[in-house]
Amino acid sequence: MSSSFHASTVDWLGSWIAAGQVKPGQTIKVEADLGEQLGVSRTVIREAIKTLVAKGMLEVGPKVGTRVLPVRRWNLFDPQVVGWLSRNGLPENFVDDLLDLRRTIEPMAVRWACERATPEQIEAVQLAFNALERAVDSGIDYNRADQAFHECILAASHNQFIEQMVPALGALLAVSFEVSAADPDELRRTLPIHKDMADAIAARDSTRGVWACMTLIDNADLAIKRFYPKVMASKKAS
Amino acid sequence: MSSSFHASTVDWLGSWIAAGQVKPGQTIKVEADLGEQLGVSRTVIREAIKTLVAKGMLEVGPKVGTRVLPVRRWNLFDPQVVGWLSRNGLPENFVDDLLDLRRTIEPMAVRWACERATPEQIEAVQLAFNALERAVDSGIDYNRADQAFHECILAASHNQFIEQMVPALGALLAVSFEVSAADPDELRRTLPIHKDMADAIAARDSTRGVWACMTLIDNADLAIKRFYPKVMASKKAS
DNA sequence: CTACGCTAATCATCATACGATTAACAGTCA
DNA sequence: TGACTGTTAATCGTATGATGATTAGCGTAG
Repeated sequence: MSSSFHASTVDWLGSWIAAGQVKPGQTIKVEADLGEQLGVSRTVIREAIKTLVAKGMLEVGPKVGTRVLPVRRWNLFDPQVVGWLSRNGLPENFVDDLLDLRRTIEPMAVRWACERATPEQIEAVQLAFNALERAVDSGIDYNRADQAFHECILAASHNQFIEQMVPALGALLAVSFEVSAADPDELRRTLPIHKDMADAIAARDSTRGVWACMTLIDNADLAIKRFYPKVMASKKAS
Repeated sequence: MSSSFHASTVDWLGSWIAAGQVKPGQTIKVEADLGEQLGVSRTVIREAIKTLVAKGMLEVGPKVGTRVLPVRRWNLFDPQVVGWLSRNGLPENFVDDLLDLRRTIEPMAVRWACERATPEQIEAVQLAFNALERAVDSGIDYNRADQAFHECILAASHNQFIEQMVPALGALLAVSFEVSAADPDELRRTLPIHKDMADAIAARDSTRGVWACMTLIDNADLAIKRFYPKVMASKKAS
């Protein structure tokens, strides 16, 4: 229900900017006008702007107004920022960079998970896999279950920086689900590979774990590279 | 000069929290009291708090007050957050995680830099190396020059997520400078390896580049693992 | 053409008031 | 007793209006 005026204003402004309604370098409306437009006081607007400044999306100054910063300056690991970006379909170069990042990070995370996972975390990975297995038919739940599965593996790596990447990598998984949703058998086909990864962690077999991880990434890469431009194009049309 | 009340309040609060003056889970003073203590209005305090909430360090709620979140929730790639943390000496597990991250990220970044660097970026790397060479004797400039050198390599990798890691990896370089400053010959000794890395990028020789990078990391790792506990201990004493 | 100072636009800060939410407590009823 | 429910007070949330501070942009003088 009722999130605060502050929260909704931040959200509105954030996705408005992420959607590219104002280009980097341009300034948004003055505080008073914005407040009037959204039906909230200048106080709320100012606090919302402070929030977005803290996330690197805006920059303010007297006389100059409130300016949108280039995407390079945004905190791309911030969950909200990632959320706003993916809401409108990730920009293509964003997806490419994420693919590279995932290729670098995730196999290493699996290796560390094999070495360092606690018994509870191994159990959690197994449970997450079971959920994934159940979700494979029910369509919409699959994406959530897939993200949860990968998230608990990243958590098992015991590296706080890896954990910070969860939202960003999650956005990539969402894309990868979106593009392979056209072909539901794909999900069933990758299920054994997921299981392999989970079992490898339980067995602390990092070689097998890394192999499974890289196989999954290869699959996703291929699917995304083949279909993503099409998805983007169809989104533009709607 | 005079930065704004907002900026100084954010900075004061941020480093106060990062220094562990209030533990995660505890609440800070109520807005009105904090304002009185710092000699600013409640408006300024509230906007500062909003900034820290946006960075994941705080959580607020009516009646419950303003609570410090566990470090795991902080935006560890945020330049300010990293700054506040390193101001008080990075926690040991933080350094360990950064070492792992660097081992994973930087060699790959060098590889990409070899493949993708523009002529301007290759030039920039060379210039940064020259600056490093000049700074090796002048002590205090060395750290800055070293960070600039590594930063422009990371930038040459053409991956926006890698670029977001610059502040965090920079903090590690600062630590690594701190511990090897006891032994100034070390700096001169690693200079040729830096040069090797720069030249490899110019020659687009990723094998040699990655090798140089890993050698540098090995050196830094060793120095940090040997000396960091001592540095921490001596800081505590002061 | 340059340098300097003016002006107006915009944000920064403050003080105050009242509304909204909710944790904690107290009281009620089975 | 123990669980439920209503009350209350602490704290944040929002609004308003006034005044101060900063500076981009322009106009003017040298």
